[in-house]
Amino acid sequence: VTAYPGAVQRIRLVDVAREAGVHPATASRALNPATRGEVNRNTVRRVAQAAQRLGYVPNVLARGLRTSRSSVVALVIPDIGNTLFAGMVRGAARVLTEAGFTPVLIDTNNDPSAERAQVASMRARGMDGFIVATARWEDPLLDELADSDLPIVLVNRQTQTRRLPYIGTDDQHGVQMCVDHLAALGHRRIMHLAGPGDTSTGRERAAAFQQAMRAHGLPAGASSVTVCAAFTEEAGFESTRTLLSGGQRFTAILAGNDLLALGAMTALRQAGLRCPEDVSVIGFNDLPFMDKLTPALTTVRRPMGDMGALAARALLDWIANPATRHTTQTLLPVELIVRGTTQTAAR
Amino acid sequence: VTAYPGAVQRIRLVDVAREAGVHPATASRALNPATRGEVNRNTVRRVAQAAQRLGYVPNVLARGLRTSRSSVVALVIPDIGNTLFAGMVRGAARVLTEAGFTPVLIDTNNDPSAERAQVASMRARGMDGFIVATARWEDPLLDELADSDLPIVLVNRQTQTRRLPYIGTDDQHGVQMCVDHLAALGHRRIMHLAGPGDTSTGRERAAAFQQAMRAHGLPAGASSVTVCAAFTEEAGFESTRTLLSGGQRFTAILAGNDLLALGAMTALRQAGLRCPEDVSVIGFNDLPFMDKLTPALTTVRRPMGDMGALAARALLDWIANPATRHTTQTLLPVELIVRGTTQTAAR
DNA sequence: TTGAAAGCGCTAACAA
DNA sequence: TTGTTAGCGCTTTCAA
Repeated sequence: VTAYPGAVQRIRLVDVAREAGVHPATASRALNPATRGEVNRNTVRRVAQAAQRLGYVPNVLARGLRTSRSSVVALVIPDIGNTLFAGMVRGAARVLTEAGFTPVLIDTNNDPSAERAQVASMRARGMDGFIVATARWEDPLLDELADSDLPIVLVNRQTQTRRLPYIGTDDQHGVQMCVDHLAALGHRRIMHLAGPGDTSTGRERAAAFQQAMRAHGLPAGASSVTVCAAFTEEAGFESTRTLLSGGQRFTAILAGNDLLALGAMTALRQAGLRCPEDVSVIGFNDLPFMDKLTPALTTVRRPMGDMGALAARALLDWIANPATRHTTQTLLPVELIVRGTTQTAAR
Repeated sequence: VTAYPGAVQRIRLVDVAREAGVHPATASRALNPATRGEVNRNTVRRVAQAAQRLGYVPNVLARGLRTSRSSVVALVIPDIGNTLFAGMVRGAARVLTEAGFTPVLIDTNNDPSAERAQVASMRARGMDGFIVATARWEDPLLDELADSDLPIVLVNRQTQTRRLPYIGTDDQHGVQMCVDHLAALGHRRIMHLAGPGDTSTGRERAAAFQQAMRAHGLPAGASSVTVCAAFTEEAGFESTRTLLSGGQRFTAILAGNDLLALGAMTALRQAGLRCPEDVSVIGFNDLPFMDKLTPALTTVRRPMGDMGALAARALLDWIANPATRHTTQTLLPVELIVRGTTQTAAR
């Protein structure tokens, strides 16, 4: 009855207990850091040695069934192919693994309905918590989940209701540095290509842009902000083309992210405008290879790996202390990386 | 219907059975597609309705403990931050999720010892199988695992022993197209920056290079192949600098991957050589943004998403049919993308 | 400090 | 076709 085909493991707690000459319950207590104190020091040592000698690895399924904890955490990502999120996943996975947790990957492909289905299925799998990078500004799913006491940490994107802990970056300061930089170069007519309005990153950068422009006494009306359909190159291209064909006059573009900036640069080139001589461009995120473009992209660097790592720590903290309220909002500092796409304003 | 407060789940199989007026075992059989045939059609319907009404979601841990199957698959990746692997993960995750499997992410950070520890821990978690992108040419861990009958599929990289199923790309053909292309442009002295010798991708592209060169009657001796320490920009930079300072004369570089190519281009620039006027350069993989460089990189495009998806299918096939032998080697076609870094040979 | 016993929720052999 | 029974391997009362 012991050996069933495809057995995951062979050494069980009973085996360790027998080897150490104790009852399985005692072995369990000796091996569990939380209950180790209740066991005689000598016994602990004997059990530990036996476990070591036999190469015992606990069956996490059995433990999970008993404790209703799985030590598994789900990472909900809109698109793992996007290097932005890949860096975040990396940081989170490292911290989780080191803490003995297993990171499960959910790639929602930017589809909210797929997301709902997958999150439900992950709940059934007994996830101990979720790290969510897909938050929308209005997000019914996350509002529901916030009502349960399931540990969830948002990363990169925030919801309007702010009911869950959030790890992001100080984008307002990032945007402000961009506007300061452009203003110092003599730019006055600056356009903002905003990310979509259903993301906090889109909305907050746009708001920060208008605020920073006003602080410089520069025009910050509705006509200076174009909301793009998505955070993609295509959207940046289309929006910029519309701007240009609408006869808008400007000497600089502050894009909501690097991809929008890339699209904008293509549109400018097609319109016969040079970057940075005719129009300066700034991106956001500093994706890999942005320094390799010609001209290299001026952009705001965000510590994606750190964000992921911090989100993982916040989640582990929640899991370890379920009783306390968890709603901390953490913003990491960003850095303006000045490269070749910005220069003194054309007159 | 979906919302169960707090706990991961509350409706158990017993509840469904009671609601349907049958024994739990019968409910189990009725709900399991594999055993449904043994149950009266009417009973099946009653049970299904009860399950639906109660919002029953099976406890996967309990099932896994009993069946020693978890429907979880581990993806072993050297570095999820590398877009190359991100694409692969994406393809695999999609297929696995659609099949009701959960993809767990293991980022080994290119560290074999970390890999061994993590794989062991994943085995304890009862993974149903592994998709491994970290294979080394000589890989004791994988040889061990090949002896167990744990389902494992290799992707992107192969081991020398070829004992496990493998999904890769036809890199030999890719390299041949590169050499053909360069030869047609009049290049005769072509250097190959090979990837590290402990990877199949490094070795096989190097071998293919020498073979293709000979087929063209071009020099293919040891001095025309430089083995780089890693698949990184830095390694490509260093190797190219060494080549140049060693007085090697060449008009083209075929790099083992895009990063090596990027490093090579930096070294050329620093040495006062222009690309492509003085030296043509070709990469491998066609990472995102390689088309945005100036000049844009000529490279070989590999269908990473398809590779991941195919690997997932092969693994699911193995899991579904454990008895049959699984050692299929599948190579997907590649495509030469000619851009700006290659042109007629300088004389 | 240790042992005995129960049971987490499920499935599979066996019996009816 | 359905029910009975017995665990999967672990943790955790409770008792000693």
